[in-house]
Amino acid sequence: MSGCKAEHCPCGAVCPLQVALKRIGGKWKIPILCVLSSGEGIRYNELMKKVTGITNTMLASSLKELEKDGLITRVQYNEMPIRVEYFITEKSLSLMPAMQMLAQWGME
Amino acid sequence: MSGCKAEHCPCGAVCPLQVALKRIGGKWKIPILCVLSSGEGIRYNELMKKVTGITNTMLASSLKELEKDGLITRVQYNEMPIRVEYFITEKSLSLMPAMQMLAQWGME
DNA sequence: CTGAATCCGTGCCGATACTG
DNA sequence: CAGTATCGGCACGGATTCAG
Repeated sequence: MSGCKAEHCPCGAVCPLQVALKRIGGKWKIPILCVLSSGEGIRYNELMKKVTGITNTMLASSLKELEKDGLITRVQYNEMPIRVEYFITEKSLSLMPAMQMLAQWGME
Repeated sequence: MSGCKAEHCPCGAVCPLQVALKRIGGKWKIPILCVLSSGEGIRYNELMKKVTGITNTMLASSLKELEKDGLITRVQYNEMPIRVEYFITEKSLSLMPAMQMLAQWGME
């Protein structure tokens, strides 16, 4: 921890803390991961309902970034009408202990 | 975790994860806490140097919020010229394990 | 149903100047 | 030395509309 400066430490390496917080940062990513943390596949409009207050724009862009970072998986079933389900990944699940500790800390 | 929605869960309670991330959110709070995590008192202009890239405005406002949230302590020595030192608190130190885990996760 | 595209307001953050 | 005050840019996020 010591010596950590902004995104880059004086040694020139990227601070892993900042890297982590960038991946799950923003207003909606954690709420989305929380909803998916049950492990079940959840559809787009289900997420719209369960992540209270989120808009189309933010849900779509958040899902895209989360998938790009390997934190969720998108599965498309080519039925008619088209159906898509999102799943949480192992990488996200391995983050949960840290989130639990943070939440614990948030409760004082 | 499950059922967490934005800042408020459907049960009406505030999500402790969001509470935690709000306290240490923003661009500079974690870097500041990292520098202070050694436990030594550090002066204002020392922080300016050690937290690379931070401006007067952001350092002052970040310190004020961190103190308000009980994450740092401000100690003023009424010498001439005036001297101020900032210290990390127990509350911040209790956050470090979670930060360590997050950093670990950030390194994959 | 699952998004993409566009426009736009707000708030974070940076730069600069000033104060006790 | 240790901050405030003020202004402004820009990215994040919100609302609406459109598309496959």
